Amino acid sequence: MSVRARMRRFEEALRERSLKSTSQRDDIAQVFFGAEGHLSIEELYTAVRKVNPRVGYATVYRTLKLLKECGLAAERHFDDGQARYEAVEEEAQHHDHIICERCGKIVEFASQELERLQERIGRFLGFVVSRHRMELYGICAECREGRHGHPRREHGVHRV
Amino acid sequence: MSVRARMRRFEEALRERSLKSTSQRDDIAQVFFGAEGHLSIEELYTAVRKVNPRVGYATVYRTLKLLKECGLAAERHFDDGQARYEAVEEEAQHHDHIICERCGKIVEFASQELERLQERIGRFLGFVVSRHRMELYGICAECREGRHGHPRREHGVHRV
DNA sequence: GTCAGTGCAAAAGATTTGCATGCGA
DNA sequence: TCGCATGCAAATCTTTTGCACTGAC
Repeated sequence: MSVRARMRRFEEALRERSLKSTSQRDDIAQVFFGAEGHLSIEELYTAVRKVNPRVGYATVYRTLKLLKECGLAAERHFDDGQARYEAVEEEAQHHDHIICERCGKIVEFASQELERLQERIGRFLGFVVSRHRMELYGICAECREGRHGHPRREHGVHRV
Repeated sequence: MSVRARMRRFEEALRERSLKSTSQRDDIAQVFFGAEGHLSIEELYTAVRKVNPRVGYATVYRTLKLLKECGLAAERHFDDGQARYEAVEEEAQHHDHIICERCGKIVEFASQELERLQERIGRFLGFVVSRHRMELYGICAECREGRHGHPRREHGVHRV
């Protein structure tokens, strides 16, 4: 989905909720959708300030919470203590993450086999599973070959 | 491993590091090992104060950090914002968690199949995986049957 | 014009740290 | 005795909130 399409959906969501469209909300959403990746609040705040210095920290928090409620952003908690956000794709496909411990690259993947296995494990333990979270940590190929320092952004979900 | 055996290993670890054995460290470790489960700092602090009111919050943090460094405690970050700690078993076996979203019960499980699959996924994406984290969230059998409110502590790792 | 939205600063919650004092080795 | 360990409070860090002011509708 393009940035423009996401912006349209955002404006639409605002109208549905009778919320106002403001320059801050627009700028934050624009930068968020354009960034593609897993941004922390701080990173997003810094990026937004370059476009529009009249934006406060609190508004970034409030707008991300709003995007989350609209289903346009997903909140992730990795092991580094602060929340990160990613734009949600149209098909809203579930996926998991693998994270390079050297360069910080985050790659998304989806595994049908994993989904099935998780379902099976839950059932075995008497649970009805509603969601899960899975993260793999390791070293990526680039870093092992000494090419780290330039974390290549790998977009999209890899089906494995 | 018994509480007593864990305490012995703790005292041993202190000696190895030339650290002092104090009543606070002993009391905190004793309560921690005796509690069995996934304790937050707050829960541990409250429990320790009942035994020894001369213990400060900071010491609980410092002692848990120490236990972690000694390999006797593991830190977990679930989705509730604060860290939880669990005592590490002798065999130091890796396991994952399934959490009931209604009663908060946390059940540990280990799956060879899951380990293999994670290894395979990592390799496919060009990573050498060093660790992973996996949590399932859902509703447990007791809660579905309306028997919630008394989260039964299920100890030990379930092999699935 | 009205009231939701914003910026700022202060509050809140989790965790860490500085420092004077206490106590184990 | 000597210096690590502790308690306390203050400092950090991330996130939320109160409040007066601004601006979208």
